[in-house]
Amino acid sequence: MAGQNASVLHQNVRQEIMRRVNAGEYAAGQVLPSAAVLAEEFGVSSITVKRALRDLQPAGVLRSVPGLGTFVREQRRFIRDLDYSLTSHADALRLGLNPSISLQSLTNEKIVDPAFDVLEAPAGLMLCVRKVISADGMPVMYDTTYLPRSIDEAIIDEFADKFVGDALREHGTEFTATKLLIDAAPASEHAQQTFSIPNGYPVLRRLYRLNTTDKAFSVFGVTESPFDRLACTVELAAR
Amino acid sequence: MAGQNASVLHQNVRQEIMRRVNAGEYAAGQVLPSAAVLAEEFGVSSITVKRALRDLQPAGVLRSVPGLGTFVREQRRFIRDLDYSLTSHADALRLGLNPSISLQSLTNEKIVDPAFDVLEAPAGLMLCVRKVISADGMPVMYDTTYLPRSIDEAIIDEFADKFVGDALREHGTEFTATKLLIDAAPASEHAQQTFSIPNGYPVLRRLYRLNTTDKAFSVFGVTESPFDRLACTVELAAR
DNA sequence: GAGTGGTCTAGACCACCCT
DNA sequence: GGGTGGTCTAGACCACTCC
Repeated sequence: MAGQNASVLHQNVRQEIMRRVNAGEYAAGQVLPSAAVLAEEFGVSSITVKRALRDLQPAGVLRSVPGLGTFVREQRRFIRDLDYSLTSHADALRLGLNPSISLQSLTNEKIVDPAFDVLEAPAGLMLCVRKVISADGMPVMYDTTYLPRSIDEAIIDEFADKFVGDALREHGTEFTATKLLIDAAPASEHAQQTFSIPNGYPVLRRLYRLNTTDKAFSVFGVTESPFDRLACTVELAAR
Repeated sequence: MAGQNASVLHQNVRQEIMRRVNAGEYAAGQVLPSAAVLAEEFGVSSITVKRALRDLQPAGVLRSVPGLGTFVREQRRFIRDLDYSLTSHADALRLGLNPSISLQSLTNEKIVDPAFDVLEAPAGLMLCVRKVISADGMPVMYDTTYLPRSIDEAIIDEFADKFVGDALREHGTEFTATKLLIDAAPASEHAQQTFSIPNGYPVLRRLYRLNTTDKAFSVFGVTESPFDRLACTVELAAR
């Protein structure tokens, strides 16, 4: 059709596709018509259609696989209570998550994200443990834990298949308090690879500081979860 | 230069620009060289540069203004404690926010977002109040409140410049408990317009259910905040 | 007018997948 | 081979801002 008013063809296409997804005309898990077909239908170039399809990927609506097609994402989200610190296997079980852990790397790094300032994270090198936590076989959280480098080697070996909290607890460390900072953010590169999500995909972050009876010993970390994989609930009593 | 291995020119450009921003070579608030200049420097087309610059906008790094240029975003984020329900002026003051409210619309709508299912929101038509809450003159939260339609007209008039909680409290409504669902999400269209953020921009959401002494009377709502404007902290005692 | 970013397009090439 | 999405490019046009 002719008569577009402004230079927003890709927006029109995007909104129409969005409408069809919401209306169920393109059902969850189904493949969309190809960009060429849609271009024909909308009377725009295929490039403009691709632009619209691409913009719907960071929104969690679509997912394109080169050579296969563009699909409507199936949403399945876990809800967990904020009270569970999620640093122990028991916590995870209690939520019915059937958790599994996959160790990604063990490195020495500084904490660079300024978001940690609120938690008063130290500036020096720390032991950095990166892992993926899955629930029912589906990756749900990407966890980066920072620990003092004074940690015993024997404990470090256990990080491969245990929650950091569990490993430390079994070696006599008592946790006294947890401080959390919850925010949203675009996915880090690690998270992008782990969850196969595009640049800019919103993730729910949970930066934590675990204090212990030893005031010089605190554990820091951050978990990232794609926004369509995890949400938190909290109950507050009346003031 | 020749010899690119893969079709990821725009990624290379994006990462290099990202590096320069992080390194302070492009300082916060400053304008970047024009796309044409950058294209010359990187040896790619200006379109590819524009693509890279565009992809850094949903990441909160850059901000382009047509006719003016592309700027490095200045980050300034408010941190608030989750315990404050933020439905009252007093709460906001306690955080030092110097809050102001701008009523956007009063409509009758159904709650359609499935994320409200967890809060067991009703299916019927409700009174929908949309407003923007600013802190120190900067918009921080976009709030959508859903109330039973049985509400007194006199109270509704007060929504224009008061927090919903305050208006109800002054008319004798006692709140008993709050249930929250916290998640991340791409910005809604309302939020996009309010905060001048692009499609897909990550926002921190806080869906709430306020119960009252009258079991049939509950207030529902959701606040959206751009990820670089607001974060929440929580303190948890040891288990 | 000159410069800016934003958009749309056609054309070309690539990597991938399935048959 | 023929389909898919992804990328890069040149060229053109637009709206906007500043001088």
